[in-house]
Amino acid sequence: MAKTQTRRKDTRQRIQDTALELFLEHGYEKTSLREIAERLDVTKAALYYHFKTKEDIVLSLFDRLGTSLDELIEWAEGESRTLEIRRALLSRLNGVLTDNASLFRFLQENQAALRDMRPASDFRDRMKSLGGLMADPEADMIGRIRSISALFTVYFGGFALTDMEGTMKEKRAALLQVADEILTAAHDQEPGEPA
Amino acid sequence: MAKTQTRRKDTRQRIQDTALELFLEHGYEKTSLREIAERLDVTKAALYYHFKTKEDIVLSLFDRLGTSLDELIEWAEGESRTLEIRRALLSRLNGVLTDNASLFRFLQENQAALRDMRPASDFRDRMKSLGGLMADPEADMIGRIRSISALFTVYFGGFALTDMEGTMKEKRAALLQVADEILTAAHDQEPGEPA
Amino acid sequence: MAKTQTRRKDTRQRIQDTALELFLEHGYEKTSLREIAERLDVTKAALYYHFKTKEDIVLSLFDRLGTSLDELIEWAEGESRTLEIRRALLSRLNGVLTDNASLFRFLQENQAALRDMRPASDFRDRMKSLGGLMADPEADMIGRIRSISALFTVYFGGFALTDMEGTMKEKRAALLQVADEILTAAHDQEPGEPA
Amino acid sequence: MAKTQTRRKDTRQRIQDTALELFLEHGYEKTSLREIAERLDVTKAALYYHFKTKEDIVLSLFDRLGTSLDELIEWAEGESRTLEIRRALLSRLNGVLTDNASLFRFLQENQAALRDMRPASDFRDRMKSLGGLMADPEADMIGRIRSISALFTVYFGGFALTDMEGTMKEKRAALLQVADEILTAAHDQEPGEPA
DNA sequence: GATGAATGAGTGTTCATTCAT
DNA sequence: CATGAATGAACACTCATTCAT
Repeated sequence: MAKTQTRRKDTRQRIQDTALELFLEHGYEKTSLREIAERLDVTKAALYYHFKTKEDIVLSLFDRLGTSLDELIEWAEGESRTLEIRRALLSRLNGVLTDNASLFRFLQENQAALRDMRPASDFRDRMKSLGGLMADPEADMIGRIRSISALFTVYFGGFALTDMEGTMKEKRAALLQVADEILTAAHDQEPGEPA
Repeated sequence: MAKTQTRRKDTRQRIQDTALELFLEHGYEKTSLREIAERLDVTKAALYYHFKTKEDIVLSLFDRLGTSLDELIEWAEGESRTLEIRRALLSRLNGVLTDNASLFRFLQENQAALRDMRPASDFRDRMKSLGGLMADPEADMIGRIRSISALFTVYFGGFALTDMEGTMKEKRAALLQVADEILTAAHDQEPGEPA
Repeated sequence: MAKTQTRRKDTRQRIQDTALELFLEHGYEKTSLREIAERLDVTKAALYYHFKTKEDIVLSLFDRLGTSLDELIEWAEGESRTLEIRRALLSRLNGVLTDNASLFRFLQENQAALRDMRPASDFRDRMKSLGGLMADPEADMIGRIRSISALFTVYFGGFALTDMEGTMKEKRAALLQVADEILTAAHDQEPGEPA
Repeated sequence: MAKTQTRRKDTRQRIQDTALELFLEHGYEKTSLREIAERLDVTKAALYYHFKTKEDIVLSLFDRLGTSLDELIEWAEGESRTLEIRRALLSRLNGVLTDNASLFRFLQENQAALRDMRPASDFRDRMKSLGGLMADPEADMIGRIRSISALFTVYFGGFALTDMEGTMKEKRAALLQVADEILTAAHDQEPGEPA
């Protein structure tokens, strides 16, 4: 006979899931703790047993993601900034984005609300790092913009492709290919000269 | 006879300016009408004389912008979808973005908060229209993604370039050039074949 | 025909009165804003129109009292510290205590709750000043304690006499007389020598 | 065989000590059980193993003190109300106050919070009894106030003398001497006649 | 054009307390 | 002896909004 689980073991995880779910549905500010609690069929006070504040729930959501990005940056910093490496970097970033798609969407759609919270500023720093690692250190403005554009293609592309036909896998692959073209152009041509 | 009104300019306009200012500082949800009123040194009730609701202030902010985008779309729909036209479309879009930079930033940073309001959904529709106008109707997935990528380079580039050296004008021009390259690549190559 | 006063003019004053009333009945911490609002038949939000915080209500209660004590201290500092003056000081203090009896009781009974608030610390400072003004600057320990004892007789006596028979006026006069004796003893005797 | 318990002393006792400590630091109402538990490095639930309620902790603190006061009263009731006895009564009260100084301070600073609890009302009754035992049954109002004043000198003096120079022992002795003077004055003079 | 006074519905948060394990 | 998980009731406070003047 299965446990009639009066006391759940995984409440913390369930709170995180439901919170993200609702944050995506209505936005961070418009999602109240009452709402989260009701959907979980627990009391608000139970949320406070597991998390110190509402903000704390958000912080916890970003814990794993932060680590993934840091590892990516750390890896890239250890490599020389060749075209190959930059391609690989984009590809890996693509992987992280795919794995944490909803978290990125949450971040993207709630920038103002999250601005003063750690995850947001950390994320800005990390994206800046990645931007730096993508760009040829000797590149001119056009060159640097190409790198950023490639990065953005991978990053924001994910949001835009939701209602294009095809599987996510295909679309992600296509994004990566276009980003790759942009980068490659930067190498084939005299820097800064239009084709 | 000149207006004898000592009244400080146009109060309605001042409310709009201050509201946008604060929305950008703290985000839409975290900006209260009390705050707006205090910064303007009027009472909250005065705001209600000029605008029916808080949401109404936002709507009014987007009035002009909506028209600009509609005109742009209307123009593009009247033209054939050649490379020239698409280049021109990007260039004009760039102009609109430059003229309404802070409004776009507000929209971008408060997507979740504005989601259920007219400006946001209208904007989504318009961007979708522009996306459609950019893409060769017979293009394959890669081709369509190239068009979108060019569009995104112009659109999101604006946000990313704030702390790159150079004048805004130079940077905007460079963005446009890169976007142009992406588009052109789509024409120079066998569609879908990497460079 | 009398105004059916839908909008009251004196709400601020009414809030202060009711708040003090309830603070005395149940103590500061156990009195909720809901309770105050209900007794006044207004909403909690109305309280917040008139006072920034719950603490602010308390602060406002002590405004007048603070001034009275400061004036008393200022007066005493301008005089030489003779027996006559000290007697007069006690008498005037007695007056202030009588006029603000309930406020003093509130302070006395809620010391812990008010400890971190301005009125309480200001009050401590003022009582210390009065203590200093009562004591002969050259007095020994016994002498200084006599002065303090006289002060306390007047101060705390008020609380203790509530259920002794006689009118408040008589009792207050008697307190003052005993305080006077204590002070006088300090002058009749060799300082520090028991009678 | 000695107790093998490694358990840190008596947990019940430690709870009492920590509770009183915190009650004095922040006041009764502002001290939460969470705070007490944290300072003791146990869980809140552990407190409930030792005490039925928060109030119960307070009650337990006053257990010993109540007995001491009752013994004092009982002794005094068995004696005739001579000056000698009253002097001795003050002296013994002084002893009890000294031994339980922090408990008295707690009571004094949290009157409103404790008002509806047994210790507070019991304490009021006992002080009233002591007041009665101090006063000459045939004394007039002035006479009775003198007795009370002597009592208060001993009682409240303790709180006021914290920041006077000298050892606590000296100061307590001086307080007692002044209280004695006040009492004696009541005997030397024609009752009710100023010196 | 604008204000002073107020409301109703909500918010995040804290607390003393309970109880199965 | 003690804990982990949870609750129900409350709390101070804020907000967008209304309306008579």
